[in-house]
Amino acid sequence: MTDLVSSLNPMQRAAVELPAQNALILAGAGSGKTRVLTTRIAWLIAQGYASPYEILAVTFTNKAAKEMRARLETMLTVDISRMWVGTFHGIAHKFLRLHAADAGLPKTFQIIDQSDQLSLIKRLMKEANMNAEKDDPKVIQSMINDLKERGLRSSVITAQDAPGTMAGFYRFYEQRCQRDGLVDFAELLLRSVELFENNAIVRDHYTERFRFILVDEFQDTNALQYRWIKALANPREAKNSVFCVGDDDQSIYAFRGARVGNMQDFVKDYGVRSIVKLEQNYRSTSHILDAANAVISNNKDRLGKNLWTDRGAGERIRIYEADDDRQEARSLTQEILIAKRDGAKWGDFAVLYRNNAQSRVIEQYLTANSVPYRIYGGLRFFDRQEVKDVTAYLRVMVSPDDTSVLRVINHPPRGIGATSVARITDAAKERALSIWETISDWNDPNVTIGRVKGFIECIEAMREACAGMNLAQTVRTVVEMSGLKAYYEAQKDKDIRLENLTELENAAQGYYTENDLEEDADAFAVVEGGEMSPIEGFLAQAVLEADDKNEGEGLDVVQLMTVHASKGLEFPVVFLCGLEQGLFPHAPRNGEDADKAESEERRLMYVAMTRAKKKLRISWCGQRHLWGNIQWGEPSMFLAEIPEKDWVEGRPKKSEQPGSSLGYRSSFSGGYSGSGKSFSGAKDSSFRASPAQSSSGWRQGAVGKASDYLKESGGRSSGAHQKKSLGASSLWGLKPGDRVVHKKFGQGEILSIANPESQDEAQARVKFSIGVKELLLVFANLQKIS
DNA sequence: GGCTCTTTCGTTTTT
DNA sequence: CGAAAGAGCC
Repeated sequence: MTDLVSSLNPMQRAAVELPAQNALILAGAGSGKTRVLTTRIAWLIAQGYASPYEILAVTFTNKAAKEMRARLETMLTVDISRMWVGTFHGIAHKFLRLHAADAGLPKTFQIIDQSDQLSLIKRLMKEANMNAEKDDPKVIQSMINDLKERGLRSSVITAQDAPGTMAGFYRFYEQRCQRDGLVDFAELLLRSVELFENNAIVRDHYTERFRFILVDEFQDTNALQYRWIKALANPREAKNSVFCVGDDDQSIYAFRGARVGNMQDFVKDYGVRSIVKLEQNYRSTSHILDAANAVISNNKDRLGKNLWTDRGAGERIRIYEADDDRQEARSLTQEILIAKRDGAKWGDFAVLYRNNAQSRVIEQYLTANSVPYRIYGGLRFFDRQEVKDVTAYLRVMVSPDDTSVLRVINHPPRGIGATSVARITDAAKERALSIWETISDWNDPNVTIGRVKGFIECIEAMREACAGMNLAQTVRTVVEMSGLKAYYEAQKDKDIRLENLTELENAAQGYYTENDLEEDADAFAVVEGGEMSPIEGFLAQAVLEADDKNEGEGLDVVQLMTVHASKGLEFPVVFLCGLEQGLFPHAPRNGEDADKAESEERRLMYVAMTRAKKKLRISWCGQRHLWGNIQWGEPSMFLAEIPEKDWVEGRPKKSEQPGSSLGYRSSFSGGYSGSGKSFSGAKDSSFRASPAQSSSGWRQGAVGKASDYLKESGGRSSGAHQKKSLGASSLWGLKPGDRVVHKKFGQGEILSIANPESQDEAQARVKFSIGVKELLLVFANLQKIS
């Protein structure tokens, strides 16, 4: 199987061919990390060192797990369909399903996601007469999750771990989850750790089985996940080889519990002798890499890595100071349009920003100029109301927990109003029963008994009807019998709702097919091996694999996302926006360790920069619209950390000669005439936030009107040299009040023209029947009509 | 039960 | 400023 490794570089090959021992692979951005991980597995199998049965591969996201499996399938002829490749949570879930009784869980336990957990907490807080004003449910939620991540049960916490009413509430929450068979994300991990720690037979079985454990994105593991690994692979027993791949420089999730320190701990705890560094980068050109290396070198306590490439210097990074966020948006829109005109694809571009709010202005400009784009992250399919409704019904059918019952008891409306529900919950509390138990034995004359009975009968009828049905049929039946279909048909937004319900049926069909269930499989029947009925499996998948983010991944559209969301992706051209002190790096909260926060922000910067393959454009704004005000910003400290040799100032240079054909590359290659490199002075103090400033790094100012702004000529970095000898009227011939025709938007009227004297920046506000659009005249191709 | 008004809050987020 | 959640009203 030499062909498996022959195309690897020496370090990759060294990693893949390590003997069976604990190892840490430091894999830099774009260094072929996934390739090494999958080739390692394939190599172990091909060499006969391991059978697929003996391998456990753990990732963070479902996407990574899927990709790994897909790649393995192309590399190997052995059947790996039963190999354990999955996320921490997915695999923990599998353990718990297989050993529910040993883990102290009911067979039909259900997983709840973050938002389910939050609404449960809110409801329990009401039940415990806690006021949401004094105790923020979100704070309580994160405290509970934090305690679980530290492995602490309510029975063992101290007053310091849980101040005030916290300890009591945590206990209440635990009890209620236990009673209703609910398992939150942290619980999946903690339960399986406890299962292994308390049950030697189960633990030994898996410890001996999984001789090779491989962990991806190790820098993102939290304390509990590390403990989980240790529970499976005890370093003292040394029965397993743990192969961890990660990059401490790309650890950007400390805020949600990730512990980079796990990498050093792993080396120590597992006596790791083999640390392999993958530093050859196959993604970016060297100006980009050198700059990223230089920035990250300002962090302390790194394991130490320096990316290099043999792909040549490439183009310098361009750093652009925009007057404000609108100009930033306009500028990148313009560059995209010009590049597209010159042959680039929409999909070549990614726009990255620190926070989601920044996307708005950018979207406005892209939309106004008909640039197709897609925003990563947003409402996920299984988070949609109508989809949650159906899954709640399915849950009630399988195991009627309070949350699900309360969600659907009067939805669609069946005359069980707030008052009745309050009586029911009160009675349940009084009798210490679940809602379902309470209503199953209901005798309060103040609540219309027929309606409650009707609900129970509806659920029972659905159970009966679905017995013997497969999953997709079951979903369809539930959608109809619950009344959800009729209900949503009557809604004004029925099209999307019904479409989503159909989509859910398709998902059920897909699950059914994917899991190769027999044609006549009953959705309620337990599936051999998985110990889960198709419904339970489907529900678990809905919670654990809710990401439909890869949907539309291959689309040829501009990609907009936060820097966090960009991790692991790459793009030919990257626009990195909003490099202002206080925004990126984000100003630390008070109470937060400022140095730690800065280091994490710098890693985030490193991640952002290393997404770019060929062109990296960084911009910052002197002014930014924030919460209805204008804020003055200063350039991010990270800009001053980029070596002078690797960047150039400026933004897309307009065509010098109107009408000449513009090579994409040549049109942007230079800086601006007469503009010196102002960042060369940034290394001392001039670009750092001044001490007098507020901690956020922002100063507030008066509100300005955008329309005023747009009328100004190009802004300082474009400046005087943009002035053409031709006046506005002779350049475009258009003025406010003119009637024009646009290819897509039809007839319209010019409201105003911004930058009329500029060839490339002249922009018209035009009122079309579909609304007002801002169009760059170079591209809009407006035809004047009389 | 659903609409509208008011209040609140504002970093990043997978499972 | 604008989204979202909660309260209050019909």
